Amino acid sequence: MTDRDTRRRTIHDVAKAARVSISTASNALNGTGRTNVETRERVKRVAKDIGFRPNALARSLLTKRSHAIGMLTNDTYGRLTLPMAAGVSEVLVDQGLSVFLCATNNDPRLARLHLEALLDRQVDGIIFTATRLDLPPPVELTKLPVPVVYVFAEGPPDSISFVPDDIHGARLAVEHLKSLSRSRILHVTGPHDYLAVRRRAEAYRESVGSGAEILYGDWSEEWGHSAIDEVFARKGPRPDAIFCGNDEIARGVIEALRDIGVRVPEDVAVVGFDNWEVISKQTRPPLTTIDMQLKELGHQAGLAILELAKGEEVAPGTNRLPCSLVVRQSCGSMTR
Amino acid sequence: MTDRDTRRRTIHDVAKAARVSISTASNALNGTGRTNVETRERVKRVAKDIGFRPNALARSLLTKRSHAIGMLTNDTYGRLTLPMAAGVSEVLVDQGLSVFLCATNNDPRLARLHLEALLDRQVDGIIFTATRLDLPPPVELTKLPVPVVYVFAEGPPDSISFVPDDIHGARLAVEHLKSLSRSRILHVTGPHDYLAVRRRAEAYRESVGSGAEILYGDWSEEWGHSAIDEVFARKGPRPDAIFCGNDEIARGVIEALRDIGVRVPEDVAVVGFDNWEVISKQTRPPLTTIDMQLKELGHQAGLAILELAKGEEVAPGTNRLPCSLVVRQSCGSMTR
DNA sequence: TCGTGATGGTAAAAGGTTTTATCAGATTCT
DNA sequence: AGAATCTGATAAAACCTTTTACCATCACGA
Repeated sequence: MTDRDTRRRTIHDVAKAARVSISTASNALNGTGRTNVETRERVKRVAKDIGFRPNALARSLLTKRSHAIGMLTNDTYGRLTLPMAAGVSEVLVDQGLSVFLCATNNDPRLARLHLEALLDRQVDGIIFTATRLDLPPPVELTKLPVPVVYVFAEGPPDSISFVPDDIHGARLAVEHLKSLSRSRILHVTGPHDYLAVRRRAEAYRESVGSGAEILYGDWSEEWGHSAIDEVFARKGPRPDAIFCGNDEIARGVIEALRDIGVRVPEDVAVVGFDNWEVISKQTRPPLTTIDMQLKELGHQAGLAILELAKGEEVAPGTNRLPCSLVVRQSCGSMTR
Repeated sequence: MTDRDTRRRTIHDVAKAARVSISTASNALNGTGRTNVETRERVKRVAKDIGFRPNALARSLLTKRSHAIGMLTNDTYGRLTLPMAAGVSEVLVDQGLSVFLCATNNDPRLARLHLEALLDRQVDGIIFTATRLDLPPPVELTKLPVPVVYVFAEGPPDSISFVPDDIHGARLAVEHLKSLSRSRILHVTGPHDYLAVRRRAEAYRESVGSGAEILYGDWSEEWGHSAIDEVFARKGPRPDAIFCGNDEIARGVIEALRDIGVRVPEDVAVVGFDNWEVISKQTRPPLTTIDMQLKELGHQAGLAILELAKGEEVAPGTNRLPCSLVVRQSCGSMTR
């Protein structure tokens, strides 16, 4: 019993088994050149029979397209990066593109290391994603020999980026509250130095008009608690609705309200931001919130990089994708 | 002004610029073969000057090592997969290995697609990760031409896998509670059909001895609530400690206890499982919980696949990594 | 009969690197 | 002096595929 050859089958093997030349085998398999239909079928059948799969490395070396892209991410895979990565991968896998995931931890050394590895591997493009819009990448990404797309991050002028439309999201939240006849709407949000915070705050202010009040803090439940404690301790009119900068704050707000005996949604309606389901589905009552459509963001970025990799043009600029309102029970029914 | 060549520099360019043959250039850069120290330095300097970086595709094609591995994951990037992926990537990047991330969504078609792409790319190894231990991979992974390592998943006999030591984790939790003089310890956990649930339950039962009581449910806060409602509604002795199957259940438990006026940790101590910080840090009081060391799991898997990729042996079997206890405030002080 | 055009196939080059075998020259040994 | 050894460098093969240019063969019309 001879030990059978465990080597991967090459196109040589196909050619030999089908009694044709290597070039004919290649042509037949790829449908290029001129091949008789009969030989073409024979070659294909043989290839399948012996389990031939082309070596992607050799192919890429020649065609100068690696069919791989790199995804450079800023954080240790937060809740933001992952849905986006899933979205990217989802649209690319059927096109035969694979994704290198590179977590930089915002460390320039690591970022450079990853970037060089990606370029050495001749990736067809790079997607850079961050956890906030206004941080520069930890490594120089302009003047690269491959196209770059920014997601949840803004690149230099004339670059291609995809970000959620914070203004639209904030407006969505406020309009929803207004449509439920809430008139004294408070905004409890995150740190003022976040661009997204300022954008949302601005949209909120415009939409609410007079009587707008914004409390800046951090992204924690804790801050939601203390904001409520402060607001409900003072004299004067009280809000009948609160638009929160993210779901964690919203959760803190809801709990603080319950602690002081204010009913949600009867007395105060609450809207969150993020639709981070581990939080938004588990608050009592479940949280009505704004979804930034992160996966869709990933889809679009994937499609863009696909076009660019093919050598086609993509219009530069910042694409702001609409958010969506996820209605649960923290605002009461639409029909009250 | 002549438009300068934008092509990537090849070793040909280095050889020409340093006035040596290609082989000498290669030898000098890699420290192989016999080269005069002087020419070696010259070649290296020239290479750096003109910005030469070897084409990884060409190199891999020849050496049959792609320095890339695939990570096949079961879910749409849950909280479990990501820390592990970060751990894997962390130990590999400095070794020059890159990671393809493939989310299969537990869809066999997608899994096969990804797997074939990985093999075509000649990856040096594959890491399979799941979200629970007792689900078979969505695609056949035995008899692959590359080594496979399982993380948070158990492969077939004689495969190499890394999983958290649930028994150790559960024991850690119970021992902690016992050391704080808690004597009536209840276990509120997830669905009985999870292997991990049964393992932890068994360890809990052994450690507690007589008086053990286990309530199975699902993984939600909701279930935590209703478990408490049930237990505290009935007659008889009440628990002075609760060991929860995960942090979400623990959060539900803590809130339910507060709702009915039972103090945590004074009256009842609570321990969670997972150390999912968005929950465990934000409960009131912050949750003492078991950390499964997911990143460390990733580290170990990365190291294992690295060895295997080098062609070295790794002892087969299931490696159970110890968990760690993260003490916060839901059990009271050690020194009470 | 000869040229023309289509058809089906092939040899060889190319892609960028590593590695093996070989070679020329200098040095040492007998 | 001649042989043996050592040193430093190189040509060429190899990895596996795609693609270009070319070569037979055959049919057809002039």
